[in-house]
Parts: sequence; structure tokens; C-alpha cells
Amino acid sequence: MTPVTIAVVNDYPLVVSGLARLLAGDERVRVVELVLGTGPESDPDIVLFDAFGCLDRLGGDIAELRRGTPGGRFVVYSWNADERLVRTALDTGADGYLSKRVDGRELVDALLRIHAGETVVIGGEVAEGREPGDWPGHDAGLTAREAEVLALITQGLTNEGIAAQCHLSINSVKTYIRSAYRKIGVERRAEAILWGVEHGFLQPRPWRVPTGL
Amino acid sequence: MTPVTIAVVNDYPLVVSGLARLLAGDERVRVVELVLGTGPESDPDIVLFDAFGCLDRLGGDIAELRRGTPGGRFVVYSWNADERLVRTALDTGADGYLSKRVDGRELVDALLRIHAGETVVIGGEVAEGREPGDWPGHDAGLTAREAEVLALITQGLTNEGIAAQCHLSINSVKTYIRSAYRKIGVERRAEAILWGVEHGFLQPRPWRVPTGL
DNA sequence: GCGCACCTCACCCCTGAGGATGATTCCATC
DNA sequence: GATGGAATCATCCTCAGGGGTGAGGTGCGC
Repeated sequence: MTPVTIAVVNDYPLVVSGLARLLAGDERVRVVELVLGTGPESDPDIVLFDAFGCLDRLGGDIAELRRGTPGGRFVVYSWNADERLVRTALDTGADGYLSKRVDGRELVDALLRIHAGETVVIGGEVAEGREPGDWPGHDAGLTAREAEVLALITQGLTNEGIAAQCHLSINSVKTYIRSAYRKIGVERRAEAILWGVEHGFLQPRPWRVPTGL
Repeated sequence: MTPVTIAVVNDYPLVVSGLARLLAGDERVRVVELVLGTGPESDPDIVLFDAFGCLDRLGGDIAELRRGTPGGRFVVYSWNADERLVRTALDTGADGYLSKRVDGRELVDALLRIHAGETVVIGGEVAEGREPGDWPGHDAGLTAREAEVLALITQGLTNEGIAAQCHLSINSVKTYIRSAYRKIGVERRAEAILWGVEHGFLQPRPWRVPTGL
């Protein structure tokens, strides 16, 4: 029997390596790395994503990848398994949600069940306190929407881009931005971006083309 | 030569495995896992901690562990390399701060330097001494003025602020900005800031406390 | 029921940011 | 001494970004 191929998308080497090692002993699964936008992809059975708290982009990404990998299953794989994030992820087309806290046997089991067609959520409850189920910026009093919009600002999108990405009117986007600015104590987009950078809103982004050079 | 022993304290299997695998090819280092409060510990050379954002307990933990491992080096190993966290960690007794985003060679290098007695911070924005004629962005074809203006943009200043800071007319500032944008291949200030962040233009600076709440 | 927080959107208004273009003065280099 | 890059500034124009305000809808808790 050929192993189930698990692809990790756009995540850090530490995570990719860790997953590979956690699954290394089991011949039923096999881990590959996947970087968006780098030409012809392999054809994995399961694609693991970390949306890093920004789930709106996720829907689009999944839709796009699904075109290339029709039979694939798309699963959010994140440190943050906040209930609302889980729900949003499933609503936007994810086939499952796995916490990065999940260990070997349970993880393999979940992956196999996902491959079999189940929708699996593991890690939905916060088990042990540390790093509670917060989206980034939650402790600054940001609502999920505000954090989301801030995350997109931190990624360099324009208001219009954010509106398109989130399926919102540009006026709503502005409203969230203003309200977020007030909460994090900034006045300009530039400051908001720096705040985002310093608070972990910045995704690892191998898909961003380094210009020039 | 015996390898430098790296202990990961109380972290998730994904992280421990990932680190072990990232360092697996190098005989100069060796990874072990460490769980606090489980009897006699091994005697690692370097202890990696994730305080998960709550640094208040870190000082105590380090002090306690240091009693058991007198020669050991204690390093915070975290996803979040926020400046303030870095500074607090160093102030409370950490010997270094490593971002979990850091990859293989850089990571090994950092660990060896830490073992040699250096205090190493990687992943936070640390300004290191630069040679004259080696301003950041020089290799992208930026002139010194353009780089200077970009650096100030990256720090969140407005055009007017930059003009004041550099004793320039606001029109000159705009000219440099446009020219710099063309060279680094961006169109918006937001993108320029991200470019700056990714190219080391960000200077450490105290951040304002969010108002209200 | 009432209040409250959040999500959503609209309208107005103003300023900052950015593009295009051109001028001047240096200074190095060919 | 001509060419070219850089630094410096100006003028004109456009629009994205941001503030203020109000308002309808939902869902939750008291």
C-alpha cells in the first residue's frame, strides 16, 4: 500500500522537520513540503496549512489548490485552535483542523481518518493553559475581524485589497481599521504594520517575490 | 570532541522533534528533551525555553535551573521575538534569544556561539555595527539618501517627519521615496515597510503601550 | 424587554502619499 | 568640456487613507 502523502504548506522548517520526524516511524504516511506558487506541485493526499490566524486568505488558497489537487484534503494545522478559528476554517472549505500540539499516534490516526474522508478537528479545546486559544492581538482587545484586517494590513494589502479578500465593503474595512488603530494605539498605517510585525501577524511568506536584486 | 548538548524544556513534541531533525546532521550538537520537575536532569550545555509570552515566571525558572546546571546557558526559544520580550528575557537572566523561525545552519551557528559564551539574539531586530559604505539596501542599488529615507519609512515616520529629521524639503523626501520604490520594486508605503523589515532596516525602539483598555 | 458588543455599511470631508515632470547645483568620469 | 548620476527643490494633479458620524442587523446576558 502506498503511503498517504502529507504536504505542509508555507510553514517554518522547524515545523516541517518536526512533523516529518513525528511521522517518520509510520509507513502509512509520508511528509513532503509544499511552497505555494513555485511551479508544479506534487499531488499530496492531505495538505496542511497554517493560516496564522488569518483565515480569509485561506478560503481562496484552498480553492486555488483544490483546482490543482482535486482529490486532496485540506486541513488547517495551527498552534491556535480557537473555536472560532476552527469554525471559520471549516466554513471556508477546510476538511479538518489539527492542533500543532497533537502528538504522534493521535496525529497519524487523525490524518488517516481525514484521508478516509472524515472531517476531523483535534485540539479544539485548550488543554493546558499556556498560550490560550487567542488569535494574535486578542489580548490587545481586538475583535477577530479587527485582527484579521490588521493582519492583512501587515501583509501590505490596500484597503480595497482587504475588502476583496474579506468580501467586505471598503467602508467596513475602514471602520475596522479605525477601531483597531484606536485599540492598539496607532494613527497611521505604517505604525499599524510595525505593530503587526512586532506582534507576530506577519506570515512566513516564501510566495512573496523578492523584487529586484 | 563531545557534542554540545541542547535541552528543550517543556515544549511540544512537534518542536522537539523538529529541532532534533534540524540539528541531526551536525555532530557538534545533540538534542535532548527536558521536562521540568521530573527528577534528576541531565546536564545540558544549553537549555532552550519557550516562555510562551509570559516572561514573568522566566526569571525564576532560569534562576532555579541555573542552580542545578551551573555551567549551562539559558536561551529563550520562541515563535515570538518581539523586541520587548527579547529585552525582558535578557534582563531576567537569559543568555540569548532565538526565534523558532531560524533554520539549520544559522541555528547551529548561534548555538555554538552561545556555548562559547556569547549572548546571541536571532530573530529579534538587533542592530549590529555596520561598516561605512555598507548601509542596508546598498546591494539593491539604493543611494545613501534613499536608504536613509527608507529606513525612516520603515520606522513609521510620515514624509513630513522624515523631512524634519533629515533637514530636507518634503518634496525632496518624496523624490527619494519614489526613486527608492522604483529600485526595490514596490508601489506602496506598506510594501516599502515590509521590504525594510525584511532587509534589516528596523531599528530597535521602545513601543508605545496600547491606550485605553 | 433592555443594553451592549460586534458586524456591516454609507456619506462627508480632509490630508498625506505618490506620480509626472523639470530645474538647479555638484562632482566624478570619460 | 561633455556626459551622467546624485542631491536638492518646485509645481501640478490624483486618490488612497483616515476621521467623524450615524444607522440597521445580530446575538448575548441580565
